[in-house]
Amino acid sequence: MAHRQAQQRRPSIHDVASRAGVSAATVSKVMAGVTTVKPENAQRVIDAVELLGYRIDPLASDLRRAKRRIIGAIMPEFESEFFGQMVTQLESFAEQRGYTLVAASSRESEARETEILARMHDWRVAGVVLAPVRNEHGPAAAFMKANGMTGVLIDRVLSDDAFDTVSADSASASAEVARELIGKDHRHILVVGLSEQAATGRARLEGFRAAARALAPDVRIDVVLAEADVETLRAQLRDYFAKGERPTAVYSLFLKGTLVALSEFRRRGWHCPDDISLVGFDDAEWMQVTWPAIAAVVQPVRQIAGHAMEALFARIAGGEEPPIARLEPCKVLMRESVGSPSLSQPKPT
Amino acid sequence: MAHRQAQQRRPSIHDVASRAGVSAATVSKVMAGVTTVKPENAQRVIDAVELLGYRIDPLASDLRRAKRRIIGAIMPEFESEFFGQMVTQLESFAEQRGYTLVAASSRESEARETEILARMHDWRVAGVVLAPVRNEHGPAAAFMKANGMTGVLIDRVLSDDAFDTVSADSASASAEVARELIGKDHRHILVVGLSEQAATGRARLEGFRAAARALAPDVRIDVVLAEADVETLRAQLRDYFAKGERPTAVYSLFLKGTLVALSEFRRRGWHCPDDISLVGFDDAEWMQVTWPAIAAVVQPVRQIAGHAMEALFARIAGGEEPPIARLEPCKVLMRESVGSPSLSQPKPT
DNA sequence: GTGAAAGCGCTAACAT
DNA sequence: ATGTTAGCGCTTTCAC
Repeated sequence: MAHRQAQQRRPSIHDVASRAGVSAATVSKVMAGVTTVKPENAQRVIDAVELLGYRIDPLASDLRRAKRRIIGAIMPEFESEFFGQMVTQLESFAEQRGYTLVAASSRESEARETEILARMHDWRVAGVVLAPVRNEHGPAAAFMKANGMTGVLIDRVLSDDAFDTVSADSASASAEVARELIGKDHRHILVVGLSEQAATGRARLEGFRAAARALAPDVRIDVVLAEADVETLRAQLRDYFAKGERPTAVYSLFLKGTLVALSEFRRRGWHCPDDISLVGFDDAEWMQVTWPAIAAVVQPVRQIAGHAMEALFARIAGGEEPPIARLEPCKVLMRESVGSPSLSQPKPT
Repeated sequence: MAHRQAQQRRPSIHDVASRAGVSAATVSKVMAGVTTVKPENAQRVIDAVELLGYRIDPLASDLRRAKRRIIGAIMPEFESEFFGQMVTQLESFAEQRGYTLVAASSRESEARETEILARMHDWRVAGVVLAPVRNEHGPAAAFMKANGMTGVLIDRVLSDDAFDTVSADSASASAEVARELIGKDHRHILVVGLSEQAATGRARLEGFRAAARALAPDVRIDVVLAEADVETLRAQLRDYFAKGERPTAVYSLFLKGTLVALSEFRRRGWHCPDDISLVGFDDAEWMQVTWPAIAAVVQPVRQIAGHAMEALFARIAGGEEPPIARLEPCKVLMRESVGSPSLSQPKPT
């Protein structure tokens, strides 16, 4: 180990060069692992590097190389487990390839999303993994297109004509939820979600509806969708129950909806699964710890991140195939929050 | 708006200069807002910038300026609400000052923590906000010291002789929890946490213990601390209850401990607050939604982030005062998970 | 095998 | 008020 004091200026490649008695170009070659350097000189360089504690300045290096080894990641938020895990995974895949991940939060704002994207473009990132606030047809994707940026879209997307997309297979997972609920004799089910604008939300709803109706044509499916605002959803849900509606199960299409549903159940003194069943899209650590444990659709974060990065690096390497839309299979974890209405309560007529 | 196509090379300052018929230096001045440029030329520059869609390359700019407008943030994880909120806040404070935040996860590994720090040093970040895996005396802080980096330590720290520190006032919050529990007639309380190594863990435990004993000298406080591993804690907790121990309340010193406690209660069929009361350090969104809602100590994330950034920028600006250790007051939210043993169960002898 | 020279995109002195 | 020059720290021809 080199012993160095606190200091202002770090040793540059020239410092190493003069200590080793060679030119900066040679040092550069040694650092890059070029084999055509005379072993003796290489060793002198290595020693000088060690002695001075020299490390390449990645930014200066990238400046010269024209393509920067930085990947940008834009998430709608950092506060949820899902996106937290996503960033962790993306970071780790980026590092495996010698890139640095720079993550930013659009805080659910499309305006901010585009600003951040512009900043990433200024940074000349090699590529961007964008989890759009709404879907693939937002201003951010348009910006990327217009500026010839290379990127991959994830999460709230289904497919795009310019970029590869990777997301959870919402429709299949929802169909499986439908099979489970129908199989447990639920015939009046409420689906809650955000506005139908999001393509994935629609896929979840339709996947559920189609499967449920195929299995039980007599099933009644109510839908409460709110416009992009959780508090609105809460109000609408309250209204819905206030009208006397009494579904035997609720399927929430997104995490916060599950929280809202739970809290509305609580407000009314209903317990799962005896009074009502609950399944949510998106898992969270606490869901298996509460009583009852909450049934959930688990998104394959690692696979999404992995395939997104794979696709991105293929594009960075110059791949020119038409965009691919990937759907990763989810797991449906049936937990205690789902019961059978025939067992626990008088069947509603 | 400028209309540009997808393209390989973005316009550089020289492109703007030649279009505007001035030198690059003049363009640079206009971009920097220097007022000594002839208005007519300034306008020509502005027009050219608009036309070409020119934007400064921040990395090239920083390279020349010697000090980079990048702040590094190192968190132990991204998956929890707390650190997610922290990153969001830090990002926003950094942007307010024209800096970009580059966040990285040490994934609870001290080795990785130091590696990341070294990478941030390579990047010549202006400063680092470090939430250390263990505490202020780890290898990361030592690395920062040895390399003369400027930084601020947050979260799992109490004070340091080289860096400013900002964290939640664990001891006071725990004392308040003690007052609440003692006031509700709890006289046998179990405290669960991770190894006493973490200074903040110790502060939480001691703050609790001291306050509880001062109010009720006869109180029995059991402590189950595990060595940095949540599964170990689970096993120890299981053993503890298996021995027949029957505290009336549990105080968890950290979030995952609260989850573990809850799941162990479930395993034994105990419900809060009738069978046992529960308070946890660290709040989470789900805690107010489950039944019962879980009482929690809420950390002032925004204040911690804000003061950390304030301190950091003061140091970046050259402040040389001795390090300051800040403690931010928490809020204790008593929710339904806390009851009174005298009301709900035979008092244990 | 190696180094001199050029230059990535920018800014800061210093002339003018 | 402006342009010229000289780099920031690095990599990359391209002669030698």
